[in-house]
Amino acid sequence: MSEKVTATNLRARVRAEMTDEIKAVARRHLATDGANLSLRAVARDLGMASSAVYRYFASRDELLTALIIDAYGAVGDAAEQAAAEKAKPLEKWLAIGHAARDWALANPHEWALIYGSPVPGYSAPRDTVEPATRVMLLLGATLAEAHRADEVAAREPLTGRFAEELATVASAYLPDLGARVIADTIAAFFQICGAISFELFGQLNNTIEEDRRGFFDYQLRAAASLAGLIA
Amino acid sequence: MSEKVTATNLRARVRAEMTDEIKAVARRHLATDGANLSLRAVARDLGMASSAVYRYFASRDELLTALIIDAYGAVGDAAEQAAAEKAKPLEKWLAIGHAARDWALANPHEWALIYGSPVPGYSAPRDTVEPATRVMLLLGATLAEAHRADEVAAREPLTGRFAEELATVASAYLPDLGARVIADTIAAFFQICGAISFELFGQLNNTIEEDRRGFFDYQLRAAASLAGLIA
DNA sequence: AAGATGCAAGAGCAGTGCTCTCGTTGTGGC
DNA sequence: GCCACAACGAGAGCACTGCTCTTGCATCTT
Repeated sequence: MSEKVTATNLRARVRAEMTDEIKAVARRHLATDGANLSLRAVARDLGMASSAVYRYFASRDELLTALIIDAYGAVGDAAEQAAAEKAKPLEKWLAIGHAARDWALANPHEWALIYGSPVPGYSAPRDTVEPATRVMLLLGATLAEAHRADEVAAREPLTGRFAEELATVASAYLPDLGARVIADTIAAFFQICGAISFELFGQLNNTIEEDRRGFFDYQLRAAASLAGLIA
Repeated sequence: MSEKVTATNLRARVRAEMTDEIKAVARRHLATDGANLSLRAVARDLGMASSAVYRYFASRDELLTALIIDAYGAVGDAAEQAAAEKAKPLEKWLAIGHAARDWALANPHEWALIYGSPVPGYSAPRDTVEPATRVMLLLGATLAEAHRADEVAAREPLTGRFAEELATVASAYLPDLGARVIADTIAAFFQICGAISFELFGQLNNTIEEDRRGFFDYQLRAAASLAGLIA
């Protein structure tokens, strides 16, 4: 209670700093060792005993979870800022995609952490599901914006059981728009992230070496036209 | 030399059997522990010393590589057989996609092993690049087949530096067809595998629960129409 | 001032990948 | 048939891991 009013609140501050420092070093290790970074190694880098780290993170998985959440936030921020700089829906769409790809190329291991195969022990705590959807929500928002501005090509309605499931989701989030927006958003998100991951994981080696950005742009526009965004 | 003619050749045979048995147990462990399976644990399951396993696989990574190659072979076989049962290009296309998804759902950890983020130590030895491309080649073959049968919608030609890079690849593999087939094949492969991975890794939770197959089919047809395959 | 609480360090446990050595056993050449 | 050789299995051992527990110290609360 009264802690909050305490002038210094030193303990809480140094704790926050320490936490950040651990995460920073862990992120550095992530870049070299990938997801199997060693908690003891980051403790060594920090000049502290490995047991001391457990005062800040209950387990190695919890440390990774913190890094995952931060990573989701970073891509989300990058994409959000890129979208904010554009006016037209298609421009936003392209900006979001390229921002995500640029971030992934700059932070490949962090991308692998969040969009690669889940860690074997696995958990995906509740804290991660909300930040995980930010990029997809951005895509959905621009698509919805285009719909409201009548900048979307006419399409035949969805059919099938999955369309009904999506309709219930749509009625909760976008009551004025239909299941199609949801379907196209998800599909486009899958396609875009898939394209980034495969490029990052080397599936493009010996095929496209120079203009990978151009090829990604091609796929991005394909996803856009698939979603009905007029070029 | 004369080994081959030897009647028994016992040693070579038990070696092959032992190798298969190790892989089988390792595959079982893969299903529970994921990519960080313990070599010692599989050795225990086999009732042998962990050091003995090193007579068959030089390292844990080499064991994983063997499993990866087998997994690529298994998806490739499934997709190939599914395609062979169909006549029309679009039917083959859909069959390949669903076969890959079905296999992934049946063997999630193996799918994660081959199409998830690469293991941190990473290597991707040369042995893996050829089997890795089988499914993509199947898609490309059906698309090429459709092109030759004039069952493909007209498209405006590709532009950009990446198109030139793809053109040189095309001239080596498909001299009668252009860069577009390659581009669409790769893009579709990325999209399909991305859709499978994201569904597998739980990104569809709380959105589509029942008719995921239907949603995948939707995406599969979207990829087909993107590639110009007439419905 | 005294007690409660947060924190760092060290020892220790069980487990890991991998190496080395040492007997044993199947194999091909003589 | 014998013998040298290579393949093989087992065990000990090294350096490392995640994690727990105990002990002493600094800090904050009352």
